[in-house]
Amino acid sequence: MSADSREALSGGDETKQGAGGDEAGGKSSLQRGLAILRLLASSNETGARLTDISRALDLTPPTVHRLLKILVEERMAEVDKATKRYRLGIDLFGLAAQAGNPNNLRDICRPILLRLSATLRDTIFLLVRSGFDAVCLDRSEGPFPIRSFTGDIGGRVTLGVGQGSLAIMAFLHAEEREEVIRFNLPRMQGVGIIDEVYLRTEIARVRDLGYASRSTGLLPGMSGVAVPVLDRDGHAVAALSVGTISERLNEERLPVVVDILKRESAAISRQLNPFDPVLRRPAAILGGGPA
Amino acid sequence: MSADSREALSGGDETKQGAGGDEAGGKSSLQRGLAILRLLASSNETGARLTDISRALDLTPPTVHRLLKILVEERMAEVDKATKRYRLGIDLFGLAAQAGNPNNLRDICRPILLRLSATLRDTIFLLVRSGFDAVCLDRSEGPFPIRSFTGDIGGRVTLGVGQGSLAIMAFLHAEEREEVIRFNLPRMQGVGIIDEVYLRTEIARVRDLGYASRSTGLLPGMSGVAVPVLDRDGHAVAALSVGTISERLNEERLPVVVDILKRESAAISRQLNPFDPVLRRPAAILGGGPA
DNA sequence: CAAAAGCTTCCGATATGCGGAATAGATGGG
DNA sequence: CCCATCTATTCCGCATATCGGAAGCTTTTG
Repeated sequence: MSADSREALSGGDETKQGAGGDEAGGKSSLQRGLAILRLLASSNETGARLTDISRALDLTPPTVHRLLKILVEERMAEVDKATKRYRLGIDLFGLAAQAGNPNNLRDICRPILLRLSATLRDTIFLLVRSGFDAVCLDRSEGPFPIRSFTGDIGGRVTLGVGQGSLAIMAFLHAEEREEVIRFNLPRMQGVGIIDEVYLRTEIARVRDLGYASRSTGLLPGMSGVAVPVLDRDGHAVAALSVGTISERLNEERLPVVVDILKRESAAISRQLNPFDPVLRRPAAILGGGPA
Repeated sequence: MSADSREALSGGDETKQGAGGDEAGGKSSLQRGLAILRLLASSNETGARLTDISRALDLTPPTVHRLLKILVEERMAEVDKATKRYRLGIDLFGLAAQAGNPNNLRDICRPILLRLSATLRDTIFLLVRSGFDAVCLDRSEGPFPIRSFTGDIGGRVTLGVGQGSLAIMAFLHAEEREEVIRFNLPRMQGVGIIDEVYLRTEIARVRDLGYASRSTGLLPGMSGVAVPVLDRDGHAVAALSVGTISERLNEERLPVVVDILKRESAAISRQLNPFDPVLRRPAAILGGGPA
């Protein structure tokens, strides 16, 4: 299953090197350390041993050893003393909990995702733009028994591939959209729309309808609908997306789903950039710690 | 409100330096880079400028600049071009989403936390042990209007301070517990139980009752109840904890709350370490990406 | 029990990261 | 409008932290 995921989500690592492969990015120890963290993230089910890392990143064992030692001290990584396997450490939680893109988008959307997944019974994704990719910021799985397990939190898709990213692209600033199209067209080899004219037509259509829905043919039998989440200027800050089997998005049900998505998206927009930028979280009265 | 949080949660940085202060930890650039990330996490509401970081960590601007450049390239940090303020980057999501302590504890507990916060109407915390501290792995806020805003995800408390960590301590291996007591007693200056004999009595009591509940006097008017989450061997892997105002944990309601917590804790235990270690997540059938 | 593979420590050479100083840019006040 | 001040960025020589080979030590494998 992991293989499928990788394929659909474009690896996640090959940002610039393209053909190169799996070198440990740059040469600074900070970069190397982060590369190790990334590797640990990708092998988290099982954990990774020192030599695994050493080989995968093309670093000598002593180097990896020293970096890991630091990472463990800093609690960014952990060792299972018994198996000598390394995994990600607990302090990453503390960081990621604060790493909201525009403010607390994720927190704001969390209850809405839950509502949506309960109502629509399918898995809901929250995507945001990051450079020339869309990133899965959060997701909530619905009870429907056939579920999509690609699109892990943190996973990246090339902007333009998939309904969610189309929804985002359609509501970018015009110049930004041009930039993205220029940059991404060459990257969309095999997946997504590779014909520029067709891509522009699609984007116009999405912009017109206010939602994106079409089987991109990524995986036969699966379809998706997505609506943008707009800021006050009408530009996309994110997208809400549903992925499910095509049968569940037929002519009858699709308009209903779109309608619900649009309503929730509007609810999110209303909470974004509130007029008072200070009190973004609900009013705190008193604190007691984890009791 | 941030000040309160810091006070109650023991800063989060002063691991060994004690009196030292806010130096950027060790001297490796990896450590410095991570220190920057930590700083960004703590100032995420507003973001931090280069000189802020420079001053706070006692690093020269060029150094900070170079490190930040790397972090931004690696998407661990982001710059708001307009305000020149730095915040945490989106790739931390990808890391943290995988950084589950024992496997997917957090994912497993998420729905349970939600249920609990809805049922009990108060904020529920999920705590795990990390070294000599307890760490807030997740939390779910209940609708009750007086809420606790300390205990951010990723926040740390000295093991022994608060009901959640007592619940964990009471169900550790005996040797480990001794080690924790030895190490933590000196750290519990002013907060928590500073008398060893009393601490041991309390722990025994918690072990006996199967839950911890007593106002530690951390914040007047606030109380908490916590139950351990046990693994197959009966040792604590985590704790579920409710924090609320003391009135809501009176003699009448307390047993009810404890009962509910215990039931949910047992439900979690059942899902931990399943006999088949492979299929930890619910069965995936097909993937479609974020559609 | 021997052999192999993995982990850890040591240490010298060198590349890497550091910070002072100078430049460029932004901000605000006179 | 221009100057003063603060901040961000670039440059460069020095020093040091980092690297990796080699060797000891531990664990796994056959």
